[in-house]
Amino acid sequence: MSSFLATDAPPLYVQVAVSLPLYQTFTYRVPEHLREKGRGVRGDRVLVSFGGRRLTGYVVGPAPATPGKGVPEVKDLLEVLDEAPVVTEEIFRLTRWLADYYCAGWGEVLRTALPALGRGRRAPLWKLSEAGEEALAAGAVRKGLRRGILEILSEHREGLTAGQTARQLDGHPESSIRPALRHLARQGWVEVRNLPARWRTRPTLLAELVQPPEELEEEKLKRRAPRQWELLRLLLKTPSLRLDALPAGLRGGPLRALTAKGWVRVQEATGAGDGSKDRAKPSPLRPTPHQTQAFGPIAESLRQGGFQAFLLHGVTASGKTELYLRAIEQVLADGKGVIVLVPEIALTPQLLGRFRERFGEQVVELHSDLSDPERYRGWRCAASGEVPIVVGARSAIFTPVPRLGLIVVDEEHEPSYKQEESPRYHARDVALIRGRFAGATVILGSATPSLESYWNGRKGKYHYLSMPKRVENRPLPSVSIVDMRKEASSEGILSKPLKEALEERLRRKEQSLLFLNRRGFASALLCRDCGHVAQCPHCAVSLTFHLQAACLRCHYCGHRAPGPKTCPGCAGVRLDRRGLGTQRVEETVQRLFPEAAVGRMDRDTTRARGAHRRILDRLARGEVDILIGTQMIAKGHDYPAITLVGVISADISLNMPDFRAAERTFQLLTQVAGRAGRGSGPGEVFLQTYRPDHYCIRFARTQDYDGFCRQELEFRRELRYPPFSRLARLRVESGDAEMAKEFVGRLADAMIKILPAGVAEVMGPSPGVFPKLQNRYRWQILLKASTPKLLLQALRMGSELTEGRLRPPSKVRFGVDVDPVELF
DNA sequence: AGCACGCCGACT
DNA sequence: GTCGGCGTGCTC
Repeated sequence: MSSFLATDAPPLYVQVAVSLPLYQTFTYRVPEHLREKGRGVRGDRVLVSFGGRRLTGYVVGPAPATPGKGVPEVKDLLEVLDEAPVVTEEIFRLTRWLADYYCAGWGEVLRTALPALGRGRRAPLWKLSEAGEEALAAGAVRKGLRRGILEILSEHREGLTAGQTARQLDGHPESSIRPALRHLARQGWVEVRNLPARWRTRPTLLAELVQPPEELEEEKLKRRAPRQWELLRLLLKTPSLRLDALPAGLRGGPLRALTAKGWVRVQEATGAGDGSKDRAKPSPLRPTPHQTQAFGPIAESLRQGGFQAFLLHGVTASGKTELYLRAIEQVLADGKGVIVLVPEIALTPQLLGRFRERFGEQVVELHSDLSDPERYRGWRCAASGEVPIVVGARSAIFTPVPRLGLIVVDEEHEPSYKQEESPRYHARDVALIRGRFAGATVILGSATPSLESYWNGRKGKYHYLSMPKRVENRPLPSVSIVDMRKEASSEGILSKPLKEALEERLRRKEQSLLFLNRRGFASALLCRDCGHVAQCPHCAVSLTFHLQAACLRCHYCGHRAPGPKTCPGCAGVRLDRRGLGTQRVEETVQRLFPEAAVGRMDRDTTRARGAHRRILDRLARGEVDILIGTQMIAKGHDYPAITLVGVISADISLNMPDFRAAERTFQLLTQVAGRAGRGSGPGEVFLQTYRPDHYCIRFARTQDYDGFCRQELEFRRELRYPPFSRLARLRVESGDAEMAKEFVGRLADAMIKILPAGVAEVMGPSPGVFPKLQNRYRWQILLKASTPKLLLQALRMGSELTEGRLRPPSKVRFGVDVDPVELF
């Protein structure tokens, strides 16, 4: 439009960060046809030829008019991949920071920050070339499909997609057209043009309530088709909803069913407003005094604008969500946007439901099992400011929401906020940085904050807000500890008290949950008589039993001890490293209670799409008496009929070879306990353990989070673990055992040699907890520094080694994990 | 991360 | 005599 008035002429050369773990940018030329259109500018996602391959890159800025001296040949950008630049200034700054902090390539970080293009790309356009014209005129192809294609293309000089070509050539499926087109392209008779992905490929569709069903029908639906009922309920509240704003599970079958019954119709949105007559609804409930008290400072911060961080410590059912909703209302009223992070969106349907209920189509959901085009569209809606609220997992923190006013990190302590592949960022920490950059308020919410956040709250780095009471003054469940050392022959599964409690629930027709954190593995050595667990004398973490060498090893410092035959504590011989699984629990429970309806929920039973939901629906309908499960059952569901929770073994997570084992266990226990008695009656919790005297268990009994934290902080301070230090993990992995060991040894030696005193401490090398996993041998070195700055300094010195003299051999994989969460 | 170039061992 | 191992360096 006004391109010849532009003060910044589109650059001839640009710097491009490619999506590889590289720590530099590369210069490319912007070809004329792109420059004319003002494309190939900072923020554009582009296709480039790099080292003989085609890669995605990101234009990060202009390059000097004369490319550097050592550059052999500057190549052209091949394509611009989106219709408009996708990286905003804010995201540039954030990703740059992230790349530096987490030792990752900028391009690699940008790749994770942006939605995948996937099939959101427009179909390539096929055009007749000059050579093709000549060939056609010369009659080089006399008949057949190829001739037909050339003829069609000569009639459509502007080019056609494969699909359009197929439609022109009736009777030929697209699948046979494609290879023919590719063949013609190889001949040079046809040219391909890839077009950038479009902002929006389809019109916005609205689901509209035509006429509500009669009461009788409603009742029927409620019982027979809960999903249809759920959708109907949404529409009764908001008569016109965008399809892309509906929860994924309701968009298909349920919607079709309601349409078929004539209650609902689907229509294209007209105009820009697309039916957004629906505005935020006022808060329905009277806030509790604690809510009011906690909300005050948040509201003040939102009014002021600018960065402030809050740690909202609220026990389960204290009404944290309500507080988020109120904060969001205020932000929306100011015309600003919001990002809400949730650990795993699939596990938080209820939270999501409440957001939808309150904000309807002003919410876009960005979770991992959206298809690429769906996610791209959602991202666009948020990026354009059309939809001001983003609710999503980890990577949603990178959504370029304009005028960001608030970031909520729900369940702040959840380890799933840490990405376990490069770039290994922690979404909660990125959220804080983003809040700082954007001048936004950040709320970290949890019933059991991470020790790091708790400490930051105590130090005053965050505003600490506490909501210690459940809404409607519901009582906390009563927790009893079962000392498994005294439970003689129970196979270590069901103790007598727990068994009796289960019987009682069955009699009273109430529901029970049995929880077992199966992710544990039987590698710590536990004495079944006295509960003693071998600890590392240097690191105060459980020693890991290595079967092959029959020895105990510390997974942090590499300390090694022979595997004892008898317990060092009580000289008992019942040293146990046997594993338990949910499956075995299910078997046992079913055997003991043949008449009970037993369900199981873990990774194995929820693999199928929607299985997770089906199990919970069955539970909600009362079709399950006893539900057995892992972590999954501990989260976010509110089922009043559950009055008993049994923790089969609190020890599995407690005995993890990790300094956070106690913290994790406490969080887990608190969370599971919270599942009991969310209705009227008080819940009952039984907690089975061989270590009833452990402070974690003791504080879990009284649900005393502060008490636990005080004790835990003392321990962390003594051993200089986070939050009193910063850690980084250097991971070494190889299919070749010798190579891995040799390399990690040399690296550790070199690190010790080059690190000046007082910068960082080198711990290890130590073998992975599984010394051999999937035929890969794993080792690691831990770096411990007192400040992030020193840690980074140590890492920079380390990468100088690994990029220079100490490059890992090609068969060895090497990577850095800053602020590690999982230490295996 | 890939891919090419380049220098030392066991095979047609 | 070659094929092929993987160390090393580079990719605009």
